[in-house]
Amino acid sequence: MSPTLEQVAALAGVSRATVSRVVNGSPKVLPDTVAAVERAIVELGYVPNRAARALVTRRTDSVALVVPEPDSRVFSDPFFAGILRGVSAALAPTSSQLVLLIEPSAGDDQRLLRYLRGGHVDGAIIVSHHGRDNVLQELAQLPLPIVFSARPLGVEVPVASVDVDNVAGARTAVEYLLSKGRRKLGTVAGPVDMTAGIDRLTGYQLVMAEEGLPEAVAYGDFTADGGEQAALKLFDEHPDLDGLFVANDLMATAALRVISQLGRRVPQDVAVVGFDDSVVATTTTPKLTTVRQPVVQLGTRLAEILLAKINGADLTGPEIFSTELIIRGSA
Amino acid sequence: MSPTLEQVAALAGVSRATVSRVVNGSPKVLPDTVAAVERAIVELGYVPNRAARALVTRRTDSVALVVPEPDSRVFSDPFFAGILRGVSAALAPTSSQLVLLIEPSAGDDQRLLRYLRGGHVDGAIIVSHHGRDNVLQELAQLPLPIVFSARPLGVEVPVASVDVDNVAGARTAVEYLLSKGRRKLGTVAGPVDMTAGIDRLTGYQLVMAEEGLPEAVAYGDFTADGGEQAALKLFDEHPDLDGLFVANDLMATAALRVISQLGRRVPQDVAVVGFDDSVVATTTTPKLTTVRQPVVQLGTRLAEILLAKINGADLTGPEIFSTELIIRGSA
DNA sequence: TTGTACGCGTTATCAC
DNA sequence: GTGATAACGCGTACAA
Repeated sequence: MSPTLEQVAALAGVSRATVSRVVNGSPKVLPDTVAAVERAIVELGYVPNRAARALVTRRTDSVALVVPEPDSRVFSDPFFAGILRGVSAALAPTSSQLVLLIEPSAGDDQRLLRYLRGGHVDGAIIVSHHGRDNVLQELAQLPLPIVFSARPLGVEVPVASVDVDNVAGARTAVEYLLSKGRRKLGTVAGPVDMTAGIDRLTGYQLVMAEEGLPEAVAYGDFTADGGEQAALKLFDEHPDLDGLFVANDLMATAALRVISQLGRRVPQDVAVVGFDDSVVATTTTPKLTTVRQPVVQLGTRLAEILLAKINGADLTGPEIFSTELIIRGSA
Repeated sequence: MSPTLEQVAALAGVSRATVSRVVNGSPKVLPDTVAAVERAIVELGYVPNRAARALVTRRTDSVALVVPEPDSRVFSDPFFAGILRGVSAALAPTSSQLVLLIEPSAGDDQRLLRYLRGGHVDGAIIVSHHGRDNVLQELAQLPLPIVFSARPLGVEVPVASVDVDNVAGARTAVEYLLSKGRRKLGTVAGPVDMTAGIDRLTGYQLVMAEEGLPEAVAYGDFTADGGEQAALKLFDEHPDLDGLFVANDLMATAALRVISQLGRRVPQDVAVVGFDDSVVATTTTPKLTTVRQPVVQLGTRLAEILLAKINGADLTGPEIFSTELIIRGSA
């Protein structure tokens, strides 16, 4: 069994209370006493009992990363991986641990909400891309510090969130295509129940409207297969496209294949720009020109905001990061 | 503040002890009493306090997923994503939560070990691909239920582990190339400090030896860049290769590009087989023929074994899963 | 500055 | 079958 405060106190020749003060860095302990206690701590290999501490402080020193979608796609998503890295990096110097909460099956919302309400964690980061989930609204109203990655669709109450400027990112992509002299621009958009899908389409539409150019849109679901269907449909309806903005890299790889099967060359005949700058962006021929989002940074900020809220800060509203166009071979 | 056992007991007109029995499903409670208590629980929205419970039971109802490598690559690795899905699926019906432990920077081993020794979790799953880490040995000897994903290199004590049969998987790939009439086979191997790197190379070497064929090996580091270097070196030294086994998909995508830049066609001139069946396998042209490993299943089994060990089972030794060849366009 | 004593919410061991 | 009651390890008023 691991040693307790009591044993450390006995060895150091002081009381439990004093040891506790040393452990928690109280300023009013004599240097000599501190030294003695610390020696005892090292000698015994003392580690505070988290449960006992949590019981009295009502802090668990752990935060949750919630993925309220049974949709397994989230994991293979490089976005999620980046968020994870950022969050864990920000938490590292802290005493807080990261608890992963994944909704195993659709409709198991209550279990999740109960857990969060049960005081098992000090706060939660919600990583959800799909809107319309009525869970989001409930999550937002929990009496618990919460931060959303991406502004949650359909949630009316003010919440703290961190996101990338998808509209601006899409604009950059489309404007880049224009700068290359392309005028017949189409887009493979994402699902309209995700902010990323909506906003990136909006960015495209805004530029097209400003330029007085006609739109050409097909919808995919952010998967390779969906992207393929959408690209086929798009080129079927608009065979003369000379530029294409695809709402994410995975669909863009499919578009590349479709274009080549149609006997057209990238980027000579059709220039293609993706979004994400994920691993797949460099596995294609030619490599993808794409819009990079600072995912790790997003995760870091998410954790920082949450920790601040846990410590009483009153932060609400979105915090927006900008994107960067990464130019490779496809456009 | 959330309600306590005491309050539930008061409302139900019974004692704390009885409520506790109901909550924990003790068989010896009168049905009527159970009903009354359950009603009170629902009415109050009672949720057991984890800290208080952990304090007395000495069980935390949480297990750790440990990534003892500051190497950020792990996250973008589809392998990790699959493991995560499997583990969390297996944990879902349980009361156990998943705590993610990531070593923020090299050499911070002590912090990790202290945490694990501190009784904050009931057990741990170690996801480590690199060997040579002296942490692994220490982890293996912790007085805590532990399971390794992949047999830990350099660890002498017997441990529980779950892995895929990398040697057999590589054999399948190479034998498939042979069955296609290819005889000049090369391989882009992974790093020799990872079991996956070593074993996949071994599989290739075994088949070549059996067939009395000469080896052609170049080493990469499982990244696209590393794969490119290795492929260039390999074709420089062996320009006449007609078949290539690459130890992972990411490097295989780079090999595809190199081969095409060399003016040779895939699969007509050079047939290529990868390993992993990750997302990138379908983003290339042609799509990759590759060896799929059941990552989700691996994760599930990892969690199952850990839970069994926590409950007292004495499981040690490796558990091996088999792979499957997925035939696409590259071979 | 340090020690004493109580309470945090549960589970477990007794009696009844 | 059910109810007292003693731990579990720690933080913190309060007293000294």
